[in-house]
Amino acid sequence: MSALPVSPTLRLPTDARKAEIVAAALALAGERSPALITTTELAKALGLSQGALFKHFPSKEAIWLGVIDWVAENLMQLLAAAATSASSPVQALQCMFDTHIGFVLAHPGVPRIVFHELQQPANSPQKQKVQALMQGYRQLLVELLTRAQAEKMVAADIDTAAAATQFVGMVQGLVMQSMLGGTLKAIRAQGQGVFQLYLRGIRT
Amino acid sequence: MSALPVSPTLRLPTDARKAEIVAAALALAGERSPALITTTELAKALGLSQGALFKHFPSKEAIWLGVIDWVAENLMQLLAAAATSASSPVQALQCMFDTHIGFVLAHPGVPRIVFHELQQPANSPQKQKVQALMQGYRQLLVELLTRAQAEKMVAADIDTAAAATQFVGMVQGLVMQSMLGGTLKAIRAQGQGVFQLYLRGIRT
DNA sequence: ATAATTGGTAAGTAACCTATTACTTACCGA
DNA sequence: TCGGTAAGTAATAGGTTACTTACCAATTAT
Repeated sequence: MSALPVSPTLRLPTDARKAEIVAAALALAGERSPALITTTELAKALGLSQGALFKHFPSKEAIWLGVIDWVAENLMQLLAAAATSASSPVQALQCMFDTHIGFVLAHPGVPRIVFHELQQPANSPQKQKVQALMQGYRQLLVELLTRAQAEKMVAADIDTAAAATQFVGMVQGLVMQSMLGGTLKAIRAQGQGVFQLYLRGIRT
Repeated sequence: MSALPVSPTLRLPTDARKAEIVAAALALAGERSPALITTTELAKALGLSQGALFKHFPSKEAIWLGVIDWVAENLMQLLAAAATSASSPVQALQCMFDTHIGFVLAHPGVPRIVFHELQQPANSPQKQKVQALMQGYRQLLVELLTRAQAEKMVAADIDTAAAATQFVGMVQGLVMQSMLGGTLKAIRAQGQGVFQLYLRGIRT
């Protein structure tokens, strides 16, 4: 008698499988460092053979590029929505802050991947994609800050570029300090106090 | 005829050699990611054979632990000096800020190592050492902020813990955004504007 | 129906990396 | 002076990893 295949490993069209692989990689990055995630582990998480990954991606690096693409698209869309949803520019800033933190909590692999890609040499495609994401982010912020200045809710003598840098840095710093503690959960509680300080710094 | 040894590889007592190895590892981390630095590369940078490293350290991990020790000791000493050198607590904060940024510029491997160790699982010895460093840092900040409140230079209703978190996050965010750009050099120019915003946020 | 293509497996393979081993040579104290 | 130890080398064991190849089954197109 032959052993029945417990799970017959259903075939998927490459687009669907690619999305699955990207999602699994992002999920694994929530636990281990991306540098230590092997193609074997990734395949096992998907219930596939290791070689099957290379039917859909030409290299391991290409998988991580796919993950960055996914993150950039989804995060930017959420951020753009947050920026336009609120009634006042200052409320919109608060909304972007909450959205960013919510995204990181929902996908704890994201900071690990960013830390990992940050190590890459100067103009690797990975780094360029993260750079582009950051530029879009900053632009949203500068627009909101400028509008807030026009509406006299933010002091006119504030350097909007510096204020954007501090905004992004605030989130990044919160994430780093939470990761040091072991869990990202602490970020929500800390976040509110820090954001209030930020507002104090820019308000009229 | 026998080939003369070009550099006869002078012997060093283990303490001196350990210091050399740690310094070389830190220097290499200024260019590549620590995760990709092999014992062979490290040994070559020192003009030693790969196996010689293990006469002084029991494992590769122990070398990175040594690097973290070096960073923690030297940075904390500089920060503590900065905290006490200035005449007013607010000036002391500025001094700590400049010191931290100066340290990172002098040792560009430091952020790479921190990013790398941050990826480690919860209670690895590496992470604990970075945690201890961060705790000492925060304590210095909270003391300064509390003194500044007593001297009415910082608003009494400020949450000093949040202000300390934002201070550290500010530096970490600046470093991340500079590393994204490829060089850390940009950090000096950006730093001033961001620190002024920080002061606005906490001042009376 | 049947041929072509696509997504899957299993078993390599070449490259590499940490750590050890067996051995050598410099240095230092009795 | 000389013996023991500390610091070095070269070679290699042992293990892991990304990627390839040969083959097969399922889907799709003609």
